[in-house]
Amino acid sequence: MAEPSKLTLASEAPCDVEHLDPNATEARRARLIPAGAAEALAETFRVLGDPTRVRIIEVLAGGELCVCDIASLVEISESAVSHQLRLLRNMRLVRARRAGRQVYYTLDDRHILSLFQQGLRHVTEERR
Amino acid sequence: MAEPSKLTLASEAPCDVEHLDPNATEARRARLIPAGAAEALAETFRVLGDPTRVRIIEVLAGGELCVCDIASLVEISESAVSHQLRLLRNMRLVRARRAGRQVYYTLDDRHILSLFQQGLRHVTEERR
DNA sequence: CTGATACCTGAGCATGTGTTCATATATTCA
DNA sequence: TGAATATATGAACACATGCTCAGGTATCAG
Repeated sequence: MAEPSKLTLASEAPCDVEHLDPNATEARRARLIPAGAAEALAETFRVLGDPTRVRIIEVLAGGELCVCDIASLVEISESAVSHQLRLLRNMRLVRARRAGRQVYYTLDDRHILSLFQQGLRHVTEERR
Repeated sequence: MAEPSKLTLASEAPCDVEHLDPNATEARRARLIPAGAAEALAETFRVLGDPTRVRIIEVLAGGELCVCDIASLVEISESAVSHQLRLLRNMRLVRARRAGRQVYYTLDDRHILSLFQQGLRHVTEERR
């Protein structure tokens, strides 16, 4: 059966020319992060890769808020907020608590907040 | 001409019910990160929000590499790598150096690498 | 020059994403 | 119960994204 992909780079043989080090690429192959880790890492960053979600996380960093307050602060429709909150909920980044008619959301992942803060430092530092 | 958006939530008045603190939302409005910062932050994270780019950054973390080596290590076509490298170049995350026929790429942003590493710690820690 | 190698780039395409709109569910109050 | 409020959800749409494919540029060898 034919291969599904034409990527023949499987074993080695990158270019025909000698590189920095003949077997440097081979040595690097061993030091790659485990399979799936790159995907998980990308997925984590992807959550923060949207301005609306960034803002939601930002306002929630100040503490618990109900949906309409989030919508008001982020200046986006409540429906859009609700959709994003579901995404964040499914990824276990926020937690919901019902209190009467409102539902209050809280950050539920200390990792995301520190990533957020470090990213913020870098962004504000860069545009000096 | 009419407003493009029907978002009337401009001033305040989130819900009709009293919140945790009557003027808490108003107080939070002042502490929001500057306009545009959320966008810049999201854009930064968005770059890391793709497995291919994560892998490219990963292999480049080990030092300078030519395009075909990157393609070989990341196991993706050279064309796809080239496209991603252009993106990373435009965002000033990598730098290119021509040496004969090959072009060697290096990481050109200390921020992205530390974000990458912190994200990696969190991901590997989470799936213990 | 010609050919070969290494990389770049535009077009096209399939897939993913974020929003709106309409509607559904849940809770409270009268 | 019925109306009003707060949130959730599905469908649809516009748009972005990442890849492949087919060429294009740049460099070097002969």
